[in-house]
Amino acid sequence: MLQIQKIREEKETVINSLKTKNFDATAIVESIVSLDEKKRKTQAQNDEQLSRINKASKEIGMLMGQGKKEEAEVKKGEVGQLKSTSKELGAQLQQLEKELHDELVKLPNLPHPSVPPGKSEEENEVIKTDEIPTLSESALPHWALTEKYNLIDFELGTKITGSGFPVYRGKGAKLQRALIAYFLDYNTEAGYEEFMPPHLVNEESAYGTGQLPDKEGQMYHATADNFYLIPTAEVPVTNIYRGDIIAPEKLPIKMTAYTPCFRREAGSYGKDVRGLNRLHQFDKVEIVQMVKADTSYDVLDEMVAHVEKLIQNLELPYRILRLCGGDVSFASAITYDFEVYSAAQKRWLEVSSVSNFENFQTNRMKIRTRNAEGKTELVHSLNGSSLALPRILACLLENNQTEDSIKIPKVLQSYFGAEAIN
RNA sequence: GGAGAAAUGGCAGAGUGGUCGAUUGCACUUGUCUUGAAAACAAGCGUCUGUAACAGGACCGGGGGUUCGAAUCCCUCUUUCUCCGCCA
Repeated sequence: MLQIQKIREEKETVINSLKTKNFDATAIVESIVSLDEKKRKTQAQNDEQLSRINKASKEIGMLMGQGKKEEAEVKKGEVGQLKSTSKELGAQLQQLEKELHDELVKLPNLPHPSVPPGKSEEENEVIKTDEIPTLSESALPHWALTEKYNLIDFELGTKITGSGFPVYRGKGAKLQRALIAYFLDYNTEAGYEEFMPPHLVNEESAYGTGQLPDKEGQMYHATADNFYLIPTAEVPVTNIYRGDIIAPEKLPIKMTAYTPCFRREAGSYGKDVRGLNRLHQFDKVEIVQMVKADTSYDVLDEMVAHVEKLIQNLELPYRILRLCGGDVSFASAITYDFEVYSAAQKRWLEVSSVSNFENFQTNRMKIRTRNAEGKTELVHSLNGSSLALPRILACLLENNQTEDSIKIPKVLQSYFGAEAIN
């Protein structure tokens, strides 16, 4: 959520900036500015009424104390009028606040100036890329390999739950565990604190990171208790500090968590979703940081480098994209995507997204710290995947396949307990 | 699941209808003293909103109600604790 003060003071900047996200904010901004003005005016009027009531009430108290009952009764009568006016103004104010808020949450975060314009993912800017590796003609896609080596049973998952819920088994299950353990160790060594958060969150948390109200349909909803299954660890982890004022010396706060992620992905079918490409339940290790506002872009660079090194350690061919305005998510100011190359499918697969949300999330969640003068100010939040497992697994299987085995990258061997799957 | 108790500022802990936004202690900040530190003493010390700045307004777990006036009374929800039951 953008700060009302910013919209009020820099109306044109907001509108122009959002053009990069192909978002015409003119009408919403106009409506916000006028609602805000009305709201403040109404509040001033109401405050005036309340002030008089408070004053009169104190006087009544004093009169009663002095035993001047008659005079007190007269005062009471006066307050009645003030009260009905105030009640009306209060109702108006509440309505205006709701309308203002409803408009405010419609505005996406402003893109960073370096975000290139563009309509779709076609126009994302490739800022770094490895050579595309080629495999022999007989190379198999991962869904054939998982079957060949008995690593994942997709049909069994369909039987137990439904499509998009794979069952990892044997070495497939162990490799999954190895990847999670390695990713977490890699992150904690870099100073991230490891968390194991709940996998279901309440409405307030889902709202805090922006999944609600607009992305309701993408989450599984446990209606009996009104809980949502998390689509990413970002939701519970970012909410850890919801509403807090963080002591400046505690910043930056670096957190990492492994969780399964649940996504309904309504309406996705076809070859794009085959095998591990898109699932309803998948595993991911996430990194989240809360930082002082003026350091967030340095931290973003640091996080990008952190994820890059991790992918390098896995010896997978990758590229880094700077997302164009049309592809940057609602809440993000800037996003770098990491993609690894699936040699058998001959396509790039997204495995990580590293974003700076600046104060967009923290304004909504009221996560603050204190500046040098002791005044509260919003912190910046950033997050990134390190990493999403299924597509890493897919590439790892495909790119490392030989005639009769799959080689395990060095860094994973001690976690996996073998040098190859065969 | 049943019975009972509780929820107040960073923490502890007063406050049961009228200058209570809230006594006090600890913690914290600044100053005095000291070569420096500690101790002692003095002052300050919640959040949000609002204003050019004052003023003003809201907030004592959340929501609602009674009243001229509520931290204090009533209703409701949530959470925590104790006891019982069940249980990985």
